[in-house]
Amino acid sequence: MATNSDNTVNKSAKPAKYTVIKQYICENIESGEWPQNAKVPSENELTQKFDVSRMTARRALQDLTEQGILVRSQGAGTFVATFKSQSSLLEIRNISDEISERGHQHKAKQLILRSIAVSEELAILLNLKNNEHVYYSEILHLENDEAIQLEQRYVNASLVPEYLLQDFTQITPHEYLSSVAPLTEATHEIEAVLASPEVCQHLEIETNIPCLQVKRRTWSKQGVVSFAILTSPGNKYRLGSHLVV
Amino acid sequence: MATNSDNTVNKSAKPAKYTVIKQYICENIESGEWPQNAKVPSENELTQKFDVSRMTARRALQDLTEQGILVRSQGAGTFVATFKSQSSLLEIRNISDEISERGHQHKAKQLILRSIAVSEELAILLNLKNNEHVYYSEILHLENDEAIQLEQRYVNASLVPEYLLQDFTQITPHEYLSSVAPLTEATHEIEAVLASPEVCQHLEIETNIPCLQVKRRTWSKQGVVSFAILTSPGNKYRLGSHLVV
DNA sequence: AGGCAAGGGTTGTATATACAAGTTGTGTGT
DNA sequence: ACACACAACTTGTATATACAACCCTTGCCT
Repeated sequence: MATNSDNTVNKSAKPAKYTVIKQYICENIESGEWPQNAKVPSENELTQKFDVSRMTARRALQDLTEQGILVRSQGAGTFVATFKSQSSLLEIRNISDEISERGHQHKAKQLILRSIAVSEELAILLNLKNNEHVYYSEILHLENDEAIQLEQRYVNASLVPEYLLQDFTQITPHEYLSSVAPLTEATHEIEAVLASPEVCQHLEIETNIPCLQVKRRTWSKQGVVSFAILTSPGNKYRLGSHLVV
Repeated sequence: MATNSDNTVNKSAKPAKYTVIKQYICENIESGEWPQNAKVPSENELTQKFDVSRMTARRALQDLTEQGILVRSQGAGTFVATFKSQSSLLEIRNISDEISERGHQHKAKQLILRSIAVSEELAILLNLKNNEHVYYSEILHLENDEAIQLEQRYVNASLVPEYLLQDFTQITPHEYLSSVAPLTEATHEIEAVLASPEVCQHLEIETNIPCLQVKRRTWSKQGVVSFAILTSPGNKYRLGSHLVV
């Protein structure tokens, strides 16, 4: 599982040819070899270099163009886009996917995982009725060993009783919740804040750095499954602080 | 000698075949003929119906899939996406609606409105090709006479020529643009930042206050209509900083 | 009845080819 | 020196074909 970017468990299953080309291009851009506005090899050049048909080379360029990484101009050529004009919309993005999509390594550090007392506020947020329990977890997400997001998550224990038994260094809470209670919708509130000293310490930032704070309630058919507070320092979480919706 | 037969310059230049198929599919979905989760004609069926090659039919389906309108499953077929993944879940809210919804008074102060030179970055953001013009406006939004958001907006002048003549104390740019060029989609980048001194001055805040900055590109059928930077201090724009998606 | 294998249908990947349409640079003629 | 025509190159659209991977139903066998 060296370079297989996809999390699919295909043993050796060779990647599609066009993904190889895409990877080649992305690496050259990331390394700075091809700066912004630089001309990218033409379809014909890629065709020769990788010994594929033009349509295959074309697909690689097309895909990256749709991702906003390249810009194409009929007659002129293909160029590195000057702006992260990420277009991807919708869907609740998983931070680990996001990180691996930009070719980086995602790690998670589980700080806390326990059952907690239910406050009034929580009861409202999670639509609790009786004396249902709530689990609380804190997970620190690392991109190439740099802390980029602190996730504080409250979970309705009656809907997801196994939550306490999970190990969130292997699977993100979001992935786990999706597997046990398919999400039907989510509501977000997004705010710019100065994080608390404790949170800043986890994120290894100064206390005067603005952070993007996303409060997310996720729903399944059974009701509100969890409430999460995601805090990302604006100066670190490069593309992703950039919550692209 | 550009082949001027009696066919005069075909301004109407017949659309590409795959766009015709896309339109056909979209119409059926919009009319409710094909509800959510309904099966869409397979590539082969479209191939026969429109008398095109499979790759052309495929392209139509592929495009709509990338737009989140369809969902494809190898071996099973192509289906109309369910609401969740379809609704570009971030409805573009109008700030004046938001303010009046919480029973407050909205006012707008037009700081700047003029034509500006086109930088390279702008040309890419707005998908400009030739020497099209760009209009620039700055509008300060007030909630009960308190500044809560600075809107800096760049507009593709060739798509919205009348923009310069508007008075944005009476109607917001967003309302105006919606009326002349119905929006089909928008992409957002959201970030937490410290605003520039000039912006802070307009917003009447200290320079160390974290702000929520939304960069929004709005599209109509003609292309990118405008690019806006919306800056709101996190401690003022209570509910609304709260971009609810 | 239950489990399993086979087959047909559907999407995914890939190739080879052709022409259309737009950009850029070269060179010729005036 | 300038304008124009043209060639070379690049991306856009389209077709025809082949095989792989996958889903679902059918039907056979135990």
